[in-house]
Amino acid sequence: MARGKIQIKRIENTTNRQVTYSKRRNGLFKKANELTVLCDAKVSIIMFSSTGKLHEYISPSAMTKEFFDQYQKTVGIDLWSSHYENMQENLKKLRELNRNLHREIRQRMGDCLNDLNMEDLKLLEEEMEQAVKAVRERKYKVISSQIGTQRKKLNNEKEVHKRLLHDLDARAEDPRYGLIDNVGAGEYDSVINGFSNLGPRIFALSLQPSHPPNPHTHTHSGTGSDVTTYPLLF
Amino acid sequence: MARGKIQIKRIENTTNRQVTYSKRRNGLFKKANELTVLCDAKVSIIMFSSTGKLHEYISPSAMTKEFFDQYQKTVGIDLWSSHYENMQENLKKLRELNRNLHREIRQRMGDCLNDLNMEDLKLLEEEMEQAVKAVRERKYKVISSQIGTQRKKLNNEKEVHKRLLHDLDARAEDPRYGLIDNVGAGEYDSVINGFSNLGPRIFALSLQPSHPPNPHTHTHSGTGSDVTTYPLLF
DNA sequence: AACTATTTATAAGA
DNA sequence: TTCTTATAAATAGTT
Repeated sequence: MARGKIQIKRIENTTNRQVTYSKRRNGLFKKANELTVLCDAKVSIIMFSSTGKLHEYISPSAMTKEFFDQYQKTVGIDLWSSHYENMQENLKKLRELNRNLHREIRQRMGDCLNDLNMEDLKLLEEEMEQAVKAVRERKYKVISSQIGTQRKKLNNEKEVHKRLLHDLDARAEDPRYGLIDNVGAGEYDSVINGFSNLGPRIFALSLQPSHPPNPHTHTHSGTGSDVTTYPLLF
Repeated sequence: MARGKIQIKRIENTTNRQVTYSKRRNGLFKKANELTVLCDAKVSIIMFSSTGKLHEYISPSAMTKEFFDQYQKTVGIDLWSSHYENMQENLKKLRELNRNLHREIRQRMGDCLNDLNMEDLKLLEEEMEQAVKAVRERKYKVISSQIGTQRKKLNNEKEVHKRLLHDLDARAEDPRYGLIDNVGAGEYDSVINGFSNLGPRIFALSLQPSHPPNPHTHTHSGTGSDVTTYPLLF
């Protein structure tokens, strides 16, 4: 606007563009400030240069948060306030739900029963007895399944054992292996027998600690204490 | 800036102020647009007049939402975004917590036991048996307390009854009431006797439906179905 | 909203 | 970046 008129179109020379950006930015902010003072208005200017640098002007009378609030209130189509309120609503519901779930668990653990009347108590007792029954059944099912697996394993081992013995006998009759066979057979047999004797005991022990299916679940790690160690958000 | 210099201070004349606001607003927006085009910048201007009217300029390259995102990202001190992220974090935690609580309840109800291994099942069974015991104890406590209350009530009634009879006898001996006394006494006595006979039966019936303490709790309304009717937010 | 005298903004150069 | 300055643009007061 001086020393020659210019076309309003992108300045291609980078340096020139940045200089102009700087100058005009100051001009814009000055005008904005004048407007603020003269007309008692609230003005917010936020701008990014082509290089991504941020500059802003906020009129003294417009603190950012309330300004945005007023903006959203006026525009109606809140930028995210609907989202925000949704979230808050969700949070509230979840908290309430959590409270209830938590109380229910406690009741099912035998605590906090004072809030329940006779009818509730009766229902709860019936339900829990049903549930205990279900748990017990499930337990037996798991046990019997594990027993079945173990039995199969055992049979398999026996089969292998038998075959090995058979092979050994065959080799014993073969004169090529005659010399060392007796020693070897004796050693092997004692090992097998030792194993066979330990078999049932190993089986009995391994019932408890080994459960290959579902290694990822650890809900009931310590006498139900996991319930109380949940961070209480309500 | 024309036809005389002006002081940059609030224009007191309302009409003048609004005219100036309008003119200068257009000027500002025009400058902003020029800046946008010339310097390839993103500009957002939001302003409220002294009368509360909103006007805004958003440069074509700056859509509002992403613009704010960039703004918040650059400023660092997010106006709300920290709060927002907090909320999201909270929501996530609550959802996770809810999932766990929900699963635990289902397990305590005898469902979803497939995820549990033997050890878990054993612990759960023990816990639940303890809990059932607690529930049962609580139930008996409530029952006996109700029985006690009823017994007191009954004794009270008997006391009243006795006193009334006594009064009646006294009146019967009083010649002033002689004429109607016998009739009255007979009627009253039959009523009392009728009541006394009904007494135990009423007591037995009223055990179930009446429980004045804690009328606000209705956790177990229908065989535990309340658990599944919770809105599932996860 | 249009006019215009004047002020202000600023492009180009330093 | 800042200063200078010729000149374009904005606008206060008026119509």
